[in-house]
Amino acid sequence: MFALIDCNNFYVSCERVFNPKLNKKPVVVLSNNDGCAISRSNEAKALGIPMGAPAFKYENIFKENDVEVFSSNFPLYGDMSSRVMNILSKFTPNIEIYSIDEAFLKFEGFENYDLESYCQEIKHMVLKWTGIPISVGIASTKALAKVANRIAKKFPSQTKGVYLINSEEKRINALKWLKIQDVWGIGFRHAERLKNIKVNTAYNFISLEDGWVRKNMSVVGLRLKKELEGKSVLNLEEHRSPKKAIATTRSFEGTITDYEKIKERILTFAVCCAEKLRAQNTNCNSVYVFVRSNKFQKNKTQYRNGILVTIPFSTNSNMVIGKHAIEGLKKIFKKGIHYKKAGTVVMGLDSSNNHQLNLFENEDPRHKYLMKTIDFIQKKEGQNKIKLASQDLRRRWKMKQEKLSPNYTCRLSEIIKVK
DNA sequence: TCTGGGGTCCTATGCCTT
DNA sequence: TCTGAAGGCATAGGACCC
Repeated sequence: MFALIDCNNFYVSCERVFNPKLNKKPVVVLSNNDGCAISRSNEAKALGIPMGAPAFKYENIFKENDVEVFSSNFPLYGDMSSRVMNILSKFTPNIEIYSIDEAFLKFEGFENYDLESYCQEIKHMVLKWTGIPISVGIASTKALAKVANRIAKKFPSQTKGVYLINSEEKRINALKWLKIQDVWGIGFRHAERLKNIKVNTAYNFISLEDGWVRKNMSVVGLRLKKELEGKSVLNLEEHRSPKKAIATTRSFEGTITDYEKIKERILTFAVCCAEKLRAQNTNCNSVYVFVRSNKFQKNKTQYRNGILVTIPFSTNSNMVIGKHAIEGLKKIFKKGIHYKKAGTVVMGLDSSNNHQLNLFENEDPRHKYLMKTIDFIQKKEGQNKIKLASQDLRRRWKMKQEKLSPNYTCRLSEIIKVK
């Protein structure tokens, strides 16, 4: 059996742990740049604030209803997440950390356990030790555990936050209840197509023919169908495979038309990717650069483009990755466009101790020592103390984070005070 | 004026080699 | 040397997740 543990309104719950006066009030956490709502308390959901609501459009609703609004504080959420995961791992040896607020547990050899009450125990323990409320769905496959979790969350008074699908009747009823757009693995596009052919629930979906699903939704769709039918095909992925790409992308505060300004941003993104590479001891052998205009400004010329630049050797040097990124930018930059977003993605990752050497062209060995020194100084003196000459040396563009809460658990100077 | 960021997997396509 | 078939590989794009 699989259990899916999901933290309720996770980011909001993290804020509430350290600020109990937020309980019972509408609370919203915004994305980077204070752009849109990415976590909402139940009270905020009840006000009709949808997921991804642009903050500027909902400003009035926030004000009129006394909504408590926060900028996202990822160091805090990451730390709270690892505390929760830590507790979960005490209840079964088989755990897959699926995302910052979700984990799959597998119960093998638990035949004599009453899983429902066992999971109630998990729930109480997590709440007691971290202050984070969770919901638990239990079923024979991962996709069905997701369905069960949704029921647990939707009907807290009946389920007490834990729901178990352990009979055909329960499975069928659950699938008949679940709207097609709410099925795990069915996104906006597929949901629209399916609704067009009168497939409105998960139950309608499993009534389709395998061949149709395979043809129109690829093996991914077919796997999902099997899972919902109760045949387990998705296994627990306990050991996360190493990352295949690392990205640094940002939307700008306004729009940028000037090449030099975009170049400076791209260079900074590239350096940021290089730092992330070094932090996890890997190299890359290519860098993808992309730029795009504001997709919401329909009256302006729309343009989006990206290019993959291959680096002839494996590297994690600021200068090398930066140089290749700029080469790519030169090829895709178009004059007269109001750019809104850009980014770099490093790809072709391998361990920096064990990388392929190139017969003709290799990295200047001095870079390795230089990068080590830079990282050392950054760590000691703080980020952004050392920059490449072509990065903007005076001004520092910064993310908009006007409503940031303290890093209660991960910065000593911001630790919570008890009076 | 103001609409996030960071990932994964799958498939189609086109080129190259055998 | 040419030709067609088949497989490998890189790339781009679409779809999904949180």
